[in-house]
Amino acid sequence: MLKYLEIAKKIEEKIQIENLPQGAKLPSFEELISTYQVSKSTITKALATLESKGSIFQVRGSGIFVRRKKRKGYINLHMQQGFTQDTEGYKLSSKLIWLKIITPTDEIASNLNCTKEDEVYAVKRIMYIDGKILCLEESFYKKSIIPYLNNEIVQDSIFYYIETALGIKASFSDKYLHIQPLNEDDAPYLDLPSNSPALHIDEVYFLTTGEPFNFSKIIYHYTHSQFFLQSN
Amino acid sequence: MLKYLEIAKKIEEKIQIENLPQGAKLPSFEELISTYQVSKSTITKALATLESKGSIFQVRGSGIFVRRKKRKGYINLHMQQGFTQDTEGYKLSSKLIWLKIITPTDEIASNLNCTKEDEVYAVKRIMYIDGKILCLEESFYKKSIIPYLNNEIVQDSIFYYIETALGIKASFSDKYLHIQPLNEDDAPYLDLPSNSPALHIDEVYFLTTGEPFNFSKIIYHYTHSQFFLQSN
DNA sequence: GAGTGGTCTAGACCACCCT
DNA sequence: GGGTGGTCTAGACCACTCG
Repeated sequence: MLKYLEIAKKIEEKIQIENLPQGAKLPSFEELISTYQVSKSTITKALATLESKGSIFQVRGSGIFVRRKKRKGYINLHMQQGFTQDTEGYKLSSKLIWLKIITPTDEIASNLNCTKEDEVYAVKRIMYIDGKILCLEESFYKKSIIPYLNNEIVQDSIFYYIETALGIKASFSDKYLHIQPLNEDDAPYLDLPSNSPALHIDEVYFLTTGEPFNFSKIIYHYTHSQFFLQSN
Repeated sequence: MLKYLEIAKKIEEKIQIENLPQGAKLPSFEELISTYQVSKSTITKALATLESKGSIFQVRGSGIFVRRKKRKGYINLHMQQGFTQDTEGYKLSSKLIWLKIITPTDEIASNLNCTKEDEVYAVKRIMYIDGKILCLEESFYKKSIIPYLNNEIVQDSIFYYIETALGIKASFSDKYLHIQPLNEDDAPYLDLPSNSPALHIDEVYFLTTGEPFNFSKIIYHYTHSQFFLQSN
């Protein structure tokens, strides 16, 4: 494992284990260098990683400090799709509505940057968080990249399967948010009256090569979902 | 100005001016080093900056490539509050509803991490984007940090005033999103029927020292606002 | 195997905070 | 002025892609 990630992980664990509060001062660069026996740049990189994750903040001339999220029960908007990460103590599960192979609509073809002749896997699922309905997800995977899916795989985390079984990793993503009342088709899936408010998120995931392989349209249950986002 | 920011800016301008498409290949490290006459680490840092902004993506063993946002008319969720940045060609303006000094409610005190004896400026505004109602904003500033505000300042970008006149810069922020139907009090301000769907964002802005100085409750007009977010 | 990005080092020097 | 984080360098070596 890379040194800087190793160190980042250790510092994060220290914060977790010692339950350090917001604003707690962490060891200085010099101390970290001698603790971990690495160069200053490696420490710099480890801390930059933690800073961009929102775990710490650095103040020039002063020190390195713990940054904590104030509110509980909010879903990190940066979190990768699916339920790979249940770090926050959520229990995520899903119910499959259907899985099929289709030829893409214009919308899908445009987002996956493919032609209407390419085949795509289409998955529709209801996702649950701690047993409550979280969202309705319609997700499309390029078959040329993800050659095989079945009901069993799709019941669990699709991204986990893709990464472990296929060795394919999402490298970056675009997310588009808008608000819209629930229509009559979708409302029953979320067990809400139609015209309830709903957050719609379109997501596109890309390979390291910049090729999109997944496009998802997700509709969130408005009373069971809330989100947070930390910026620098 | 810092070298790595200078270089990042130049590369971004090059993308803009030459209107390079998604996936266009940029010069290699070696070329960039000789073009800008700096060390490899400086190039690395410049590119890391651009990558985290979503302007490029890097592929090991292959090259550096342009990343473009596909959809237009979406507001960057990472964008700092207010209308400091109208880079995307939006025209932003505001109408003041009131400006006053208050003692904080529990909610405000908790988010600003202050006591109920501390005074805060409270500003309520309607924000417009290209002449259409964008959102209703209620914003609270610690008077101990922002000692003076008046109607004129508040009509424009408050953050711009704070930065230029006071030399105070926001260093990081927390944002909390949830969906809720509009209540009867807020609906008229957005010129929408009550119970319309609405995105509510609570924002807290921090100084470099980690002290919060601003807390805002923002309610977005659901047909006039949509957002995007790029992750890595 | 050539080309290209990523990690890591050791050390110089700068910018800022605090007392 | 002492302590602390931030920038920058020159160079070694590693990991990945692609023809």
